[in-house]
Amino acid sequence: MLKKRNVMTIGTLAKTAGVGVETVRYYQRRGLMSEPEKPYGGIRHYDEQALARLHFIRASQWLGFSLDEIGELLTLQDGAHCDEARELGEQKLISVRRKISHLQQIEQALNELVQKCSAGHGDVYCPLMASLNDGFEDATTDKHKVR
Amino acid sequence: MLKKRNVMTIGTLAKTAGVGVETVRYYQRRGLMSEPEKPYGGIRHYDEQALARLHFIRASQWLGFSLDEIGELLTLQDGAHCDEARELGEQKLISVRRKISHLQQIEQALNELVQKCSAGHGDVYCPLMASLNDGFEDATTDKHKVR
DNA sequence: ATTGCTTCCGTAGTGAGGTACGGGTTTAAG
DNA sequence: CTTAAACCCGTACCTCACTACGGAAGCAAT
Repeated sequence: MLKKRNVMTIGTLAKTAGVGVETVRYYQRRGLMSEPEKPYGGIRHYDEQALARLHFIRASQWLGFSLDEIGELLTLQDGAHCDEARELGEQKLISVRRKISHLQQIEQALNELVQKCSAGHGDVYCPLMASLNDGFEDATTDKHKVR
Repeated sequence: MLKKRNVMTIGTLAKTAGVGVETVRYYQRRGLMSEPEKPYGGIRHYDEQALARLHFIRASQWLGFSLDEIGELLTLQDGAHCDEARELGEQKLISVRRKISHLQQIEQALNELVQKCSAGHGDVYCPLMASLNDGFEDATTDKHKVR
């Protein structure tokens, strides 16, 4: 695994960043990473800039950004587009908070149902099943798409 | 729209339950709903049992169950399989709680970054971008798959 | 020189939960 | 009787982020 001055093959790069080779190639196709020109008949080499780019992508993904959004973020990298970046961050924060409160509603409802099932009952019926059969009129009355 | 004694066509059924016709047919293909035999040369009719089934599915989906899991739940509908149902509910509750705490970590990290950006800075650099460029060493050090 | 692991490249498949299409019947209304 | 809407059916397509496949060619070690 020769690694002269941080010059890597795609395999080494991928392993170092903890992603698959195919994933790197996929990011290239998506335009998230540039493909280095190949040196006369063969194998491309990557430096730590490429590695940093991968870290950027994974970090952004961890925060919930989609690959399209990450592409947008990347255009803001050079220069002082802090306002735009912050705006994207705020949007994402809003959507994360929405997801959290949605899940908290579910958590509450599910917890109630499970509790009711755990409390001894006549074994003739199941409170959880009964609620589901009733279309779950409970707790949350909002009709909205599941997806 | 003749509706003699709650007998519906697939279109009426779908509209009543708030789903698409194609969705009903998809659930049939998935085995979540039975297809009523068609009366000599044509159009099937559905009763409120079918409607209840759709409500069951949507309610379960709202609670975070996948269609496969819903299939499993449906096998527990008849009889006193309350223990199994509760078990599934508990598993789902655990996964919902995991998702919540994951999102809360994200919420916190994102909030910090956005705050830092909002606090006036020299405009020479963007704290949010800087963090992403560093691969976001911050807040959460756990390396795990994003998907 | 041969084995055996990478790399290169394009294309196709995965999973979840649907949605859309196209071509053929039926049925309800006018 | 004709037309428009609704139904039947199979198959293909969608999103998202990958993952796999297959064949050719390179490169490192034995």
